[in-house]
Amino acid sequence: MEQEVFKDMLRKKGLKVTNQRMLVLELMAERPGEHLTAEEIYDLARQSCPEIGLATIYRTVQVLVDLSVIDKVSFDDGFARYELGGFNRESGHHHHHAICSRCQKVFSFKGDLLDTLEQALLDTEGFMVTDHEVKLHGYCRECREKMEEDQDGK
Amino acid sequence: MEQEVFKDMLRKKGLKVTNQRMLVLELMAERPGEHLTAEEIYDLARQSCPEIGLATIYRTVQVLVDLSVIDKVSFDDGFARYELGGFNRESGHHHHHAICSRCQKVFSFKGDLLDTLEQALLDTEGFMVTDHEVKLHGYCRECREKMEEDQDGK
DNA sequence: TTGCGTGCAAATGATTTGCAGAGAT
DNA sequence: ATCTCTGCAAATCATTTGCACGCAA
Repeated sequence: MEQEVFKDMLRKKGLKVTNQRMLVLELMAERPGEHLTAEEIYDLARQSCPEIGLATIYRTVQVLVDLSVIDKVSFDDGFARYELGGFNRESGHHHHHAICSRCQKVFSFKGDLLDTLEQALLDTEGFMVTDHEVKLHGYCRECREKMEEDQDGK
Repeated sequence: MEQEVFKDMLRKKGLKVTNQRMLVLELMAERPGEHLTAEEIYDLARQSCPEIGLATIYRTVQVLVDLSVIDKVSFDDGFARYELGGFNRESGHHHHHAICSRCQKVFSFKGDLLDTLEQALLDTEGFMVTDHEVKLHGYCRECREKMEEDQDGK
């Protein structure tokens, strides 16, 4: 059970197992692939724990990030966002995001296609890559279809 | 002369050519490859124009970004940063950044190695990429050497 | 018990905005 | 003359922090 693993991670770091921490973990675990803001997590958390404070959410996601349970990502809309396990144990890298410029929807996908680039960087510059972060901007299928319709409509 | 091109770009958009706008352009043009915060640009600008306001800097960089003269980038340290022409007219893409986790220095380089990835995304998901943003995290040569020394020292 | 964790409210700090005067066309 | 731009100060707003109490160990 995931919960026990998490409890051990907390204890191993000398941190306490609290209802709030378990609740936020649960919320995130129920929503793989989603990119939630602190405020969104706060709203979800209040449904089962109305007295929880926003500051606790901020402090808890920081703990979860430190434990590598969730990742902090930004799509430059003014909010930090958090997502479950973007980190792939096999590749040792985080997955990528494609953001639609029209509907702002985010598509996640894995990709080890930077390996050659990273090897070249080590060879030529001596820079050793430990992690990467890729954001693609463009238009998703749905929006491209809508944009064509708008074009035809004229 | 670059200056005239810029003036035409402003006029074409119905914007006015002001000393402040020319000054900020000049500062950025003198520093290719640097990633300046608004505050840093402000400090540089005040050297030749002490009465300039920080708000003007923010408004001016926005204009420059809109004209694609500079790019806004973030290295997640709490500041937006601006750099001259990260956009490559040939590839139609922005260049990439490698950030050292130890000294925070930023290394820029071009790379069209995402082309296959982007083609695959279009084929499988229907997502058409218009631009990409790649941030690599790791350790630069200098820091790696220092880290080895520290290791040896023990 | 002994602190760490929490909730609340206040503080922070980068960025934005309202407004009246200055400057560009 | 007209209307945008600028400088200043105040506002904004996500995130952080101080503090007293509550709860995990």
